[in-house]
Amino acid sequence: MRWSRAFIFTLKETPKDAVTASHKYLLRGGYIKQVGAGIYYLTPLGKRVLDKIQKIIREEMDRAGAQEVLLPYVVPYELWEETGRGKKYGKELLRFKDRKDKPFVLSPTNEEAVVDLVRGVVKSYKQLPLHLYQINLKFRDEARPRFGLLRGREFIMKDGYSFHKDYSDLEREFQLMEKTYRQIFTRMGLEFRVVQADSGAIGGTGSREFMVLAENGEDTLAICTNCDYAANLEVATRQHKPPRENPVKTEEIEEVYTPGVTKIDEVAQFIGVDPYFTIKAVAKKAIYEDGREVIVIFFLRGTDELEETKGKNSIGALELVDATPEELEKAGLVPGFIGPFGLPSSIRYVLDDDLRGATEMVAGANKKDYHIKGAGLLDANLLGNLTFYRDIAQVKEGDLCPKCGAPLKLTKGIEVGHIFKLGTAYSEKMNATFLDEDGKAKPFIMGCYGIGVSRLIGASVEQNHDERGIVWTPQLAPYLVDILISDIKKPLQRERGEELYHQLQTAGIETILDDRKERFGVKITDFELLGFPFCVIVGRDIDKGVVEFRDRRTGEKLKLPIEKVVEELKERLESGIEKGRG
RNA sequence: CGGAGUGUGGCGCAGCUUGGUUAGCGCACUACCUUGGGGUGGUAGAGGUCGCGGGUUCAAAUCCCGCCACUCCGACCA
Repeated sequence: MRWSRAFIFTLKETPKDAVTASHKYLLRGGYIKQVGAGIYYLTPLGKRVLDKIQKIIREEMDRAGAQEVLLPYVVPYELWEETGRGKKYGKELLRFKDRKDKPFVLSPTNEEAVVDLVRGVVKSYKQLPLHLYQINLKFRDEARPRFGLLRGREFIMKDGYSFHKDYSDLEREFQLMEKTYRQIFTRMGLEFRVVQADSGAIGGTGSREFMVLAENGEDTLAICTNCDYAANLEVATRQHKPPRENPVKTEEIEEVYTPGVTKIDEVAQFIGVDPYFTIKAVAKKAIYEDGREVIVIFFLRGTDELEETKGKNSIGALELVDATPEELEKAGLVPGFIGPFGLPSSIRYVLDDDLRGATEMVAGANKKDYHIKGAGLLDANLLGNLTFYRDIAQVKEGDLCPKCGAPLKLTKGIEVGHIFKLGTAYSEKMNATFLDEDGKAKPFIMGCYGIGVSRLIGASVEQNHDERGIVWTPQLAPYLVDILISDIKKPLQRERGEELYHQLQTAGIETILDDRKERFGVKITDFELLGFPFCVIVGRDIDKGVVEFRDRRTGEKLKLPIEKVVEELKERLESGIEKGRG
C-alpha cells in the first residue's frame, strides 16, 4: 500500500474521551472512529487487524473440526420466548418491531438461533457430534460502554456451539476447545492465562475464561505463584487455614456494651482484638429467578470481604443487591449489630469456610449497641442446627493456593475468550432432540465457545504499546514493514524505496510505502504511533546503498545494505513468530 | 440504572460568571515560498445554524425552561 493513497488519518492530540491506552492509540492512529456510544467505524487499518484475527480463528476452528455458518443478526423474538430468555435477559437485549409489528431482537449471543437451525435436521446420534461456529456482529445494549473496542455495544464475536450425544463427548470437545483456544491466542502472540470462571447469565457449568494479561484489565485474576492454578477472582478459592489462636482469652461468652460502634475496625479497636477475631456480617437482598426477594446474611472474618459472585452462587440466587436498613429492621435484624449468635431463626445466612472452628470471636449481638465476645462457632447450639458453611470470601493477595498451598497473586486481565458447558439448558426448552442408540429421544448436550474478536484488537494494544504508540505483534500487524522514504524529493531515495517496495511485495511481505511529501519527523512518529513491527528508512545513506532498519518493539536500529533487507526481515519474522507460538 | 460533568469548524480548547459590533486561539486543511533524519519557518486563505427546541430581552454562545447526545465514577457485562 502506498501511504499517499491510503485512508489513514493520524491525530496529534488525544481525543478527550479516550482514557485507556488502546482507546487512545486506536483513535489517534485512525484505526477506529466513534459513531455513537459503544459503536465504531473500523478503518482499513483496523479492518486489516480484524482480518488477521479472524483468519487465525478460522484456521484453528476449522482444524478442530468446527464448521463455519452465518446466523442471523436480527432474530425473531419468538425464539427467545421459547427459552424464556426474552424476559430474563434484561435491558441489554435490544428489542424492536418490524413494519408488521412483529418483534425481533438484535442478537447478543446466538444459542436460540443455532438450536433452531439444528433441530429437526440433526435427528440421529449418528450425526453427532456437531460443532457450528460463526464470526458475526453482536449487539448488547450495555449500560455503560467504555474503553473503545474493549466494551462496545456493537462488537464482533466468534461464537461456536457444539452438540453431543452424551456428557463424555461434550467433555472431549471442551478439552479440544481449550487446546484450540490456547493455540489461537498463542498464534496471535498474546500473553494470556486460562482461568476458572463463573458461567454468568447464559448458564452452564465447567467454565473457562481466556484472559489477556494487561494492567488495566477489567477482571482481576488470582494466579498461583507455584502451580498452574488460575481463577477469576469471582470464583477463586483458597486453602482453609487452621484458625489462629486468639491471645485475648475470655472465660465465658459475654455481652459487651458497644454504643454506636458498628464498623469492624471500630469494634475491633473498641474491644481490643485483632479484626481477624471479629465476625463481619454482610447483609444482602437476594433476588431469585422467580422474582422472590430474600434477606440473606453473609458472615465472614473481619479481615475478609464478601465475593458477591460466590455469595450469589452459594444460595443459588440470580442477583444480590444491598439491603436497606429499613428492610433489615423489617426482617427483625439490628443493622450494625448483626451476628450469627442469636440470629432470628427466620433469617437465611451463610458462614464463610474460614470461620470453621473459629473460637474467641467478637460478633454483633443482634441487639442494639451490644456485641458478643468469646464466642466460638463450635457452639452449634448458639447457631441452631442450620450451620451452613460455604466459601464466600474474596481471595486476597497472599492467600494460599487451593491446589498446592503456595501464595496466590492477583493480576488484571481482559477476557477475550470464554468456553463453557451448556448441557441441555437450551435444547430441552426448545425441544431439540435426537434419537439415541437406545431409540429414545434425548435433548442435545451442548457446549458454547466464544471469542471477543473486535475486543481482541483493543486487548492486544492494551498489552502491546509504549509511550509512543502501538507495538503490534507481527501476527496481528496491519502491515509488517513501513518503508519510509525520508525525502521524497530526492529521486534516488524514491527510486530505491520503490524498488524495495516491489521486492517485498514479491516476497509476500505486507508492506506500506511511506511516499508522502512529509518531513522525516512526521513519518517516523506515525510509524511509531501506528505500531508496524519494522521500518526501513531509505534516507541519506542510500547513495552508498545503505538503509536503516528499525525494530519497533526493541527500538533496535541498524544500518544495512538495501539488498539485505528481505533476508533480514524473513529471519526476524520466522524467529518472532516461532516465539509467539512457544 | 444511581452520582458527576461536558457539548463552540476535523481534533484540542478559550469566550459564558457581569448579554452588546465581523465568535477567538493552537493543531490539522488549501495555495505559494522556505526547510529536508525526530511533528521546519513564513505569507495568504477556506472552514462554525456556538447540541436541539422554546422562552426572557431592543439584543442571547452568554440568562431561564425542556429535550438530546457524549464522557467520567459506581452497579452491570464477550
